[in-house]
Amino acid sequence: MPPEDGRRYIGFLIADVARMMRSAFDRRVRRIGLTRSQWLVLSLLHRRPGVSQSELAEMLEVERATAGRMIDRLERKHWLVRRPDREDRRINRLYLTEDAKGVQAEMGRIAAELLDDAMASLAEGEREALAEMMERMKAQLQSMGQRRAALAEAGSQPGVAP
Amino acid sequence: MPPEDGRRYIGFLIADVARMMRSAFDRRVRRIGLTRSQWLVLSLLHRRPGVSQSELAEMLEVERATAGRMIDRLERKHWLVRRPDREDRRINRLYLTEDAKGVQAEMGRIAAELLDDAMASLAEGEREALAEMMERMKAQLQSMGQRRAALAEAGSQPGVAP
DNA sequence: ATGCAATGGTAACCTAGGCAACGGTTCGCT
DNA sequence: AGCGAACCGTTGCCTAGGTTACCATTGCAT
Repeated sequence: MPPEDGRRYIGFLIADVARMMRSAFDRRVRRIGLTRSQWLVLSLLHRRPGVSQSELAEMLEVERATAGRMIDRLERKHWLVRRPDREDRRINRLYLTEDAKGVQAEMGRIAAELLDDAMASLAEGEREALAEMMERMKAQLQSMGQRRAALAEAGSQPGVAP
Repeated sequence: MPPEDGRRYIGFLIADVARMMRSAFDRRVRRIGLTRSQWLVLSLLHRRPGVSQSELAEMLEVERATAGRMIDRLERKHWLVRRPDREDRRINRLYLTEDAKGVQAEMGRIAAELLDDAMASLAEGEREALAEMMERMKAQLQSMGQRRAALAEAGSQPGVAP
């Protein structure tokens, strides 16, 4: 195998594993009436209650308009509420309802079970090593993204004209 | 960190890394006029020329209808051709055009470069260990999927009714 | 204080994917 | 031979996300 293909091979593997975990999870949570974007929102809001719509959009990597519509749907289902910020009237802050907290707990159980199954063939030490390597890759990818953003910023700076 | 959260944490890590790689790749290939579903098709067809539309749909995990429309668009761009199978007139077999092969080669270069960057902080031995662990996880996930499919099959068998 | 750019959220339009139904073709069974 | 099941690809309908333009609100600079 030529070295270039070796690197691409790892790329495919990571993508495949992530995709398979995601679709297995999708299938399992569908039984409790959740779609992918919905459980993403619920999971995020559980970790960060009170985020604004824009913050949520950014963290989920979707457009603000898209996030707004996702929130509409979840609010209609009474799984979250919009509450106006006290100091800035432009901002809606988002909170899970009690209903959603139950659903969220069930999701957590399903996720843990799925990961246990998926990592059944990894020893404890291997899991730690895997997590540690993935952390390094994530940090690296983050720094790449930031560098790119910084360059874009700088690139638009010198030109003074609109 | 409670053990259940530890497992979920790895899940998030894998998902994050895969997502970040995917979006970084999206951003880079967009310059050569490719969207995600398009480069997925091109990449697949490069490895497996002559697949049928249904096979492609299954490998990409989309519906046959969706695959058909993706193929329509790529055919209009002259990046692939449908050719009827000689023995089975239901089947269209798919082949990349010369145009597409150039694009595919450029894609490969971009992918290898991106992975090099993303794995910059991993030693050679670590990369191999990572690949090997991901292979085991993928195999495990595959067997889980198959078992599920087999059970569904068996479950629908006993019933004789329509 | 007062323009004025930046920010938060929304509405309108377009594209893309899932789902269900359909016509055409092949295969298996009798 | 022929009849029904299974399979391949397409079409129409619905939902969801991206893009753009817009309004309201805020913060800043003068």
